[in-house]
Amino acid sequence: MSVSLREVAKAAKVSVGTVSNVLNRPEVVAPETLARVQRIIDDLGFVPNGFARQLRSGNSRTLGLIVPDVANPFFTEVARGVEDAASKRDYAVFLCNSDESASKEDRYINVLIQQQVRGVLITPTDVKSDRLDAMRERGIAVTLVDRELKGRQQCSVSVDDVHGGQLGIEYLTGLGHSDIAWVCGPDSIPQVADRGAGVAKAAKIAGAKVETIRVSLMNTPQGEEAARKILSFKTMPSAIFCANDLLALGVMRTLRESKIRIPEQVSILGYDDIEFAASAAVPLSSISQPAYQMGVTAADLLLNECEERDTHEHQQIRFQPQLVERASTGKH
Amino acid sequence: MSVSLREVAKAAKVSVGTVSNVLNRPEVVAPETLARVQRIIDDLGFVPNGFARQLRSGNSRTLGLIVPDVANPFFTEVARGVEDAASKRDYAVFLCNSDESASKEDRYINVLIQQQVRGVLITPTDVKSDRLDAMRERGIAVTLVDRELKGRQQCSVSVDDVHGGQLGIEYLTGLGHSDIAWVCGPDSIPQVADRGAGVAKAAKIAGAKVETIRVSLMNTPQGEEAARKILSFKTMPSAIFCANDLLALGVMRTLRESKIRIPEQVSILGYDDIEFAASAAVPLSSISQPAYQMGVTAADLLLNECEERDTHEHQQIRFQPQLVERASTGKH
DNA sequence: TATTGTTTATGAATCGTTTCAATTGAGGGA
DNA sequence: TCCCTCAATTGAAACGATTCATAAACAATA
Repeated sequence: MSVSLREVAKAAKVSVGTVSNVLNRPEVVAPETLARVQRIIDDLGFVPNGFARQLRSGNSRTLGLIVPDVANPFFTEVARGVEDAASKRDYAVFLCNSDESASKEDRYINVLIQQQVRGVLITPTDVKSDRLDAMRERGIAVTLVDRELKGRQQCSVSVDDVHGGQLGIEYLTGLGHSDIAWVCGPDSIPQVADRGAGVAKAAKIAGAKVETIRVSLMNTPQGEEAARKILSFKTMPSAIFCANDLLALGVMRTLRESKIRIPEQVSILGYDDIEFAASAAVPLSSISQPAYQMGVTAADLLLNECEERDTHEHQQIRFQPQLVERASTGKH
Repeated sequence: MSVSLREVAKAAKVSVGTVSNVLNRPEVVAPETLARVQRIIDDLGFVPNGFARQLRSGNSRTLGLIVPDVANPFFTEVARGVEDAASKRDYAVFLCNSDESASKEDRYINVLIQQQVRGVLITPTDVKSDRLDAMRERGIAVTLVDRELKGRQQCSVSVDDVHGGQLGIEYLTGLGHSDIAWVCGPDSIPQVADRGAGVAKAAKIAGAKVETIRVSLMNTPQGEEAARKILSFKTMPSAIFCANDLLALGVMRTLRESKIRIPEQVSILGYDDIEFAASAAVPLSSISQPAYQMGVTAADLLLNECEERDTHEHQQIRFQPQLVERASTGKH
């Protein structure tokens, strides 16, 4: 079916070793031999069998990236960063969607081990990390994305989520809001827990009341669900802080259907600052994270670990979130 | 580093062949041997090396999916469909982003060949198909997504783009618009060409004037760019039809910044009906395509071709687009 | 007892590369 | 002419699995 190196060697009347050298160490091959073999390779349309190659050499040029939700623009933005950084260094990226499910995550980790990826970038769905250790034991480098695990010897790129939560509440209380709803997913998601901790901390300092509305997934339909819950309250909060923009867009959609004016009656603050936040019905104020930059940084860290294993030093890089003020939030 | 089958064999005091049988044909192994070997496999944390496995057996359980833009929710929706269908049949998916660039596409095709994927789902950036033929010659099944190539022996899942273009113009002229702007990317993108053909056809029938504004990429910033061009016209069109929703959202954003009222002054119609269309500043009317369903269907076709190569018959499945009416379009 | 069949286990060959020790041959110096 | 170097090339071993022809052990039948 496929042309093998052996066939190329025969056609070029050289040994397999020479063809291999043409591919991997062209400098040791005589120029004219090089040219001749190159031509035959092109003529025959030979593409080396990656499996065989890496079975022998022991390492591939592929990375895995496991995200909890590909449909979330925040993560596609991270993915773009990872991909750009990786392809610059001639690596390809396996993009996997864990869908916030630990079992899907496990399944993909297994696939990636089988595919013998060189390294894995992951936003783990929960704290248990034996799966990650299993990869490391196999010599697969692991870098955490949008997540930091303290006291661990590994690289990570994260954003200060506690600070992000604080930032949001400080901003809202600064606008005069003292009755705030915090819409978020389950606490098992570390980002949610951290942002929630920041929210609680800042609320305590400011003396504001914060009601937590917890939904199962962090997407738009669940945001609509949350909004319906809020609409059923005896007294509506004057501001809603959502743990990500998809939730916020869902909340906004449902509130607007109920003719609630934003921000006059309710302020809405999102998190992530995805591209669509600015195009929303009411342009969404949000806590911004440098998604693309995080992807690039994480990939660079990971590749550094892969390629300079001995001199590599684990780093925890932490970005700071920023408030982006738009029309969905106002004074109370 | 990693535990090999040979080590398992030694620990279990059986031959490598037996361990292999435990993995692949457990029914031929005596129950107690099976149990013993299984336990050792678990104890040692053995995961078979996928490369070696497939080097020998000749086929992997991975697919490739090449999309022109991962940041476009239409394609992430397709990707979700592909992934769900694939994981149901225990395949993993390599998601690749060609970024609308033929060279990146080529590079990824090469990577996928190297990784020896079983099949590839692709939305090719342009018509030249020798790369696709190259894959087929290597025994890699190829299915076209959101794209149909007539007179070719291959599977495809597409939407009737000519009809979609017509549908949009018929709807707009039906609302009384006779001066319409058609905002689109380069004609080298087949979807653009087809939708444009439908637009031209319907405009001719209805006797409407259509001005084409062409941009280089089909994303939000380019939509803003297009809107600036339109704002510089002597006479503004009364309706703008965009070749996808990202363009439409960009157009909408810029027009609103210029205090143009939508749909009173200008109607805007998008294409794809991505999830955010409904949450837009003015909820966006759009031509809807069954993205998730397309992904599922495409993956099923491809896997059918992979697994039943001899009985497989190529199919061209074509979905019909539908108009979704929201607030961004109105009578003229 | 001899023959045949059935079940289970074996281990060498194989897939397509890379690697590396060994070989070849050309050129230079004595 | 002989010896030495050095660059270029060779070819066999190895990577870790699967496959398959064969063997071993035992039971059933003639």
